[in-house]
Parts: sequence; structure tokens; C-alpha cells
Amino acid sequence: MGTIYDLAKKTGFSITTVSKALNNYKDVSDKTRAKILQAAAEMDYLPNAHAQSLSTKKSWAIGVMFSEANEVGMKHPFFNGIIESFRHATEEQGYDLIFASRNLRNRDMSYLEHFKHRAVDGIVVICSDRMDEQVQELMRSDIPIVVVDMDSANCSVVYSDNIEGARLAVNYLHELGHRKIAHIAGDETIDAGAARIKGYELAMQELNLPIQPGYLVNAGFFSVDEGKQAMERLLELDDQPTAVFVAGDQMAIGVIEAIHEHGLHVPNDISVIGYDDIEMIQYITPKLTTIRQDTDEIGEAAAELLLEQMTAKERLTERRIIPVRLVERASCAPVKQ
Amino acid sequence: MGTIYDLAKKTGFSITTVSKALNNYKDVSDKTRAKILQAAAEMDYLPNAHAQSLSTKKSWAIGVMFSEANEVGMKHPFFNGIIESFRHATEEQGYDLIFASRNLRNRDMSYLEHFKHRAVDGIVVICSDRMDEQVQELMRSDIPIVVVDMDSANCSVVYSDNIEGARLAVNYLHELGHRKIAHIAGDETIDAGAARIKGYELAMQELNLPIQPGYLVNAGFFSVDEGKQAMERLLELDDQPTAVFVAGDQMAIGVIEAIHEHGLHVPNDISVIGYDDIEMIQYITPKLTTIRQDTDEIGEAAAELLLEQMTAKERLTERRIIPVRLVERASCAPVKQ
DNA sequence: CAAGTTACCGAAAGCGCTTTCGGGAAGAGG
DNA sequence: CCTCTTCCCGAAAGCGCTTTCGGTAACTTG
Repeated sequence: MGTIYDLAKKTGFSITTVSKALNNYKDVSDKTRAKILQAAAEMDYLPNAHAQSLSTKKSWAIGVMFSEANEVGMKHPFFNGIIESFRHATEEQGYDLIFASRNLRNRDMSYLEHFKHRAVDGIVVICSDRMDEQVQELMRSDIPIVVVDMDSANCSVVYSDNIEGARLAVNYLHELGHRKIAHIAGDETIDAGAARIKGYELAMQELNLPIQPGYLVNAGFFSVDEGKQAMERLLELDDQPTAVFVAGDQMAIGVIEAIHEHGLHVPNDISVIGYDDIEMIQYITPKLTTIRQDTDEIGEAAAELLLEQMTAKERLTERRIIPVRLVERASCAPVKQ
Repeated sequence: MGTIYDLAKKTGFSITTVSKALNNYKDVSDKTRAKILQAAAEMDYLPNAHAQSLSTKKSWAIGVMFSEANEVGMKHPFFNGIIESFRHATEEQGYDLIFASRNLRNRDMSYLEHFKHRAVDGIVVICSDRMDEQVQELMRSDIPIVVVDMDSANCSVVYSDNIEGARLAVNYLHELGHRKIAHIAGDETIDAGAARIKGYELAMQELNLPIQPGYLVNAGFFSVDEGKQAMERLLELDDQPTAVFVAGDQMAIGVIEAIHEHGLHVPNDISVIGYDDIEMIQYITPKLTTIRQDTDEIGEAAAELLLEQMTAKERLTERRIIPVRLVERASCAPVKQ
């Protein structure tokens, strides 16, 4: 492949001139630039990224911290959509993504340490647990950073409009005639969970609907099983809800399972509305009505906020809230009289 | 954070000694090593990865080429499981994954070029299209490489035992009494598709079952829609099959949809068996019986084959075939008499 | 006690690139 | 014809680290 020295030797120019030609400096004539470029193509020369980074202090790499409660990593059906869209957006600007291990040659270090070691230009964290000490550490650092699906005053963040999403869900059920509306919630330590609870409470209040005892149940961390268990608690109630707003699609799948196992029908006996709009809910029975989060737009917004900081070379703290919308399918029906 | 020079100044030793202490050379006394390590901790010194790579020619990074026909990237429900497992396995050895963009500061280059530019230690390619010129180029290069879900004599490969998987599927249907067994296949340009076709033909032959005209239908690239369309062609036949072996779970979802839309029932009228065992098929109705590919093991095997080459510093060409197994759920039933 | 080991440390070169700064040649202006 | 710009180009330092090689001090050994 050769180095810049080889190119210099081949063309007869100094490495300085070669470097300048390659980097479009203005103080090299078109003629010599052409010669150098041609020679570079001939010996398919490629600059060494490490050498470049060393001397420019810019690595063209973005560190990704991806971590969620259920440890499924890239298999996470919602987060992986965000990552994918983020990747597209940053790729266009010439950045590579690096998924850092926490293990540097068997000395384990924090994500921050690792990212500093790798000298990334920016960091994106997709992590649901705001208490994670690793995340805190990243947010305290001075590396440009953007955090997805989590709120914070100390760095740029992007997340869906969860309050509005919850309101959409509750209002929709209300329009269908439901009054006994329960909420199967995500854990409050997760911002998205907390916000949807708040939205639920707000919406109920606006509609003058009381939240009956036992109608707000914490289902933990968005897994199918937890959703199922939560629904079972709801089904034990004397005064069962006629509709339930579930804080996540995966939980909603468990919820429907539980309802079916109890011999009841969705949506005829109980209406269910989810949150996220992950792919698989189009294929279950009944197809799940849900609040759609726009992963494409979330990823793009995250990229935008990060790129902004990286070019400005200073930390900004912008907050971007992405609109959600209701996707009507078949899991909700008018209340039975 | 400081450099090795700062550390040297702080401790009074030369940078040579500092470097040696950090890298566990034997020719530095325990006492001075301790001092240096302590000082390093105090100023939380971290070596700069670019400088290290530049001088050692080892980047501790693995390039990932991830590309499939449907352009869903990391959202791909099967491939993302492999990546995740691969990531775990390589992480343990201290490697980071780099998802390379094909765009180097707005000059577009090939994956190979990009990986050379980044000086990765190895490459993993997860790509279904064997004709992809980019993949060919990677395989021709001299960088350690492992290819997943594709066969080749020129580099290390790992894939599932597709022949055996197809055989398992067909035999299972046969045991249920089915004789009219169709195959909705993946495109033959994709190794996995071709192998499953071959397995299907083999198994049918072994059972002395003729493959009726129209029973082998190419459904293209494993999407739900393509599966659906293929099934519709099958349903137009005068002599309809009683069971169909579908080369991918996503296609099988479309297949079931098509059957239902025609007023028929799965599995009572037609049995369906899929391939892959992606998560969502546990939640559809009926739960899909399928051939399970072990993504964990595939990812681990890929990591193993790659690490092997990277430490040996030479290209090996080992072939690893991962066993599959039948997962019985509810989409197949004994044939009606 | 002289000679030979062994243990520990440092000077310096090198990895491949960028960038400042200065200098020579060619052109502009009087 | 002389001075002042403008246009090109290159020497050299520097980015932060590793590694070879040699040298000194301390320690054995007979």
C-alpha cells in the first residue's frame, strides 16, 4: 500500500507537498497535484488513519455506548432501529462507529476511559438506566455527547414526546368509550417509563377520570414476561379495567397473552394499546394498536446534535423531543355496554 | 489526561522505562514499576491508542461489514443476533468493533480500502450476497477475515448446516404424514437459499417423494412480502401441497398470512415450517415451528476463527458448520386424510 | 580481588502523517 | 532594471508511543 514517503519518492516531490496535494491545500499547483493524485491512485495509496489522528487530534470515530436493562444488546427491537438510523446519518459525514469493549487487553476500564483511549470525536449513549454510573461519568466528561431516550440538563438529549404519546393513547381509549383505563408502566427509574406514567396521569385528570386503586402497575423493564405478570395482577382485580395502556410493545405482547390465557378476548373484552411500534406487532393477533416512536428521526436528530458539537468543538446542551403518533390496528375496540 | 512524557517527568524516569513498566517488560524493577503505576493512576493516564497502533501495527479493532439484501442493517432479526454474540466473544479478548462507513470524508471508497485505512486487525463480513464485488475484494485481500452465512474456499467461513436443516424439516413433515411438501425457497444466489433447496431435494429423494411441478418456488430475499407472494402462487395450483417448508421465518410469516387470507387454516389445512427461529415467531398465531439456527454459536465460532488468524498472523481457511435443530411449536399438524 | 554475570535503565530511532515557517522563482509595477 | 508581491515548494518539528541496543552498577564466583 505504501506510505506518503513512497509517494514522495515516486513523484519526486517532498512529503510536505504530497500531503498538501492530498489535503487540498491551495499552495500547490494544479499540475503537481494532478501528478501526485495520479501516482497515489496507481499505487493505491491510502493514508494511515492512526497517523492522521495522531497528528490532527481528530479520529473521525464516534463511540457508541449501548446498554439496556435486558442485556440483549443489538437485538433490542427498538434501540437497534435508532442505532441504524444514527449510523446512516453519521456515515454520510464520514464518521465510523466504534463499539467499545470494556476490556482493554484484560485490564477492564470504564467506557469513558476507553473512549478517551480511542480518542473518539464524540459519543452517543443509548441507555435506559439513568443511574448507571458509567453513563454519569460520560456525561460529566468534556467529550461531545448525545444521549438518547433519557433526559438530562447536562448534555444534549433526544427522546420521544412521551407525555404526549401517553395522552394520545388515553384519549383514544376514552373516545372508544372506555372509562376504566389502566396503565402497565415501565419502571420509574427509566425516564421513558416515568414520562409515560406522568402522561397517563395527566390525561386521566384532564378527562376527569379517577385512577382506580391498582390500575397503575409497575411492570419493570419492558420485557414480555413482565408485561404478562403485570396483566395478571390487573385481572385479579374485582373491578377490572376495560382497556389498558401498556408502556411498551413487548410488554403488550405479554399482556395480550395473559388476557387470552384467562379466556378473555382482545379487543372485545379488553382493549390494549402499546408503545414503540416495533416490527413484530404487525404480525401478532390481534395486530397491536400502538403509539409509534419514530426511530429514524430519533437517530437522525441524535446524529445532528452530536455533529453540531463536534464541529463547534464545544459541548452544547440541546434538547430535542420527537413527535409520536397513534397507529391504529386491531387491538382496541369500543367499550361493551 | 497527559502523555507518557508527563508521566516520565512526574516520576523522574525516562519514557522508555515508563513504557516498559506499563507494558510489563521484565527489565524494570518491581519498585520502579510500582511507582510508575501509581503515578499513572494518580494522573489517570491512558495510553493513546493511535500512537500505540502506529508504532505496534496492531489496532485492536475488527472491521465489520454488514450488508444484506433488504437494507435493514442492524435491524435484521437474524444477523443482529450473530453480531451481538460475535461482539461479546471478541470483546473478551480486548477487541473493539468498527462499523465502517463507505464514505471517507466525502470521497467514497470500498470497504477494503476503508479497513486498510483504519488498519483493522481483522474483518468479519455478514453478507448474504456472494456476488457482491465488495465482498469478493475483501476475500482476496490478505487481512484476516471470516465470512458468515456464506461458503467459500478462500477464507474461513461459518454457517449453519442448511442441508441437514432442510432434511429435518422435510422428514418432520413426512412423519406427520405429509407427502405433498412444497418448498418456498430463498434465491439461489444466496448460499443459504441454495443449500436449503439442495437439502429439500435430497430429503425428498431419500423419501422417494417426487417434487411436483410448481412445488419449488423461488421467493427471493427472505422478506415477509415475498413469502406471501410465493404462497399465493402455491395456492393457485390445482394440486395444492399439504405442507410447506419455508426457507426463512420472515417469509413464513407472509406465507401464513396468505393462507389465512385464502380462508384456510394453519396447521389444519396446511402445515408450515420455517427456518431461523427469530424471536417474533413465538408471538404469532399459530406459533411457528421452525429450524433453529444457533446465532450465539455462529457468532462465537466466527470470533474464534478470526482470533485464530489474528494471533497466527496468517490467513487460514477453516470451515465451521453449526448444527441446527427442530423447534416444535404449533404450525404443523398431521395431514388430513 | 579480578573477571564475568545479571539487573536495571535510557538514548535514540522510528511508526506515518500534518503544519508552520521560510525561501526561491516568477510575475507585477514603477 | 530594481523592488515588491504572489505562487510554489520543502525542511523540520511534532503528534504519543514502542523497541533495539548499549551502558552502568551491583552481584557472583573461584
